[in-house]
Amino acid sequence: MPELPEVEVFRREFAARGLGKMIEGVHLIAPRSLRGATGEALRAALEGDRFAGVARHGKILFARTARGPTLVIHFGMTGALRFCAAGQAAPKGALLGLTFAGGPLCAVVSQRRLGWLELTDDRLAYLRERGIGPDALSLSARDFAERIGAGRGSLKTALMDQSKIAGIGNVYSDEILFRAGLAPRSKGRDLSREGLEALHRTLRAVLEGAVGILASGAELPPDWLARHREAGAACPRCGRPLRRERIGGRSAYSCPRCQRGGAG
DNA sequence: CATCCTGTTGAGGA
DNA sequence: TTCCTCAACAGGAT
Repeated sequence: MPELPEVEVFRREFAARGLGKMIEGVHLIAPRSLRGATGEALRAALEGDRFAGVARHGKILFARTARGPTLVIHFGMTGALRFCAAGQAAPKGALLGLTFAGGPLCAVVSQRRLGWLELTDDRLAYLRERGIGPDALSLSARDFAERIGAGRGSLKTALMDQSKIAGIGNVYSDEILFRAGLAPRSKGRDLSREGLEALHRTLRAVLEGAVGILASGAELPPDWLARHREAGAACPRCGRPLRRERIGGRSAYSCPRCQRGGAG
């Protein structure tokens, strides 16, 4: 379930366990998941080098080698980063397995193979070329208001638009709007300046809170909407039935009673 | 057997 | 221009 908080946890684990060690083996298990490069090029870019840094932008992970090339990882809907003991077989659904000298096996897993891998020499150029917006946690309140405040479409869709803000998906967009008390179909341009500032604060609180919780190894608490995304579930705040509706082709969960803001 | 799904992309239309 | 829906991508859960 990788949105910004999950990918940030992957980044931290990669930073702790994947940096500075010689990359001994590069096993491209799902060749079709590598875009714009051949398996040989991937091996040439990584093997024998070491990772010198790892960055996250939105839901994308960038692992930079000391020599320069950067491995770009998109996790798709069900992807994850897994570190296994050396010598262990790559987990089921692995796209790529990396073995480090004297260290663990790092596997990029995407069970439904909706994740993918790329190589780039320039992370910022990569983001620019693809039109990815600023990361949700490095966005100023002013920038947030400019990008969201004029929107004529639903707030939920706007929050999930990676060209506006990078990192938020279906689950956390619902969570942010729930915490903000805004209906998912309400529109950015119907919010006041204060409303936009409050929504931005809520966005930060939800994402930073989730990172802290997930990084500690815990799951999101039961008073989060994310724990109740299923038919017949009750609102964790007021106990009334949650609403499920289709917005932008995705299932949106909300509480009709607690989320009456935004004229939605 | 049918339906649903946390992401992304492109087509087509209002 | 902007925004919407749909289909496709693949495989597993229900």
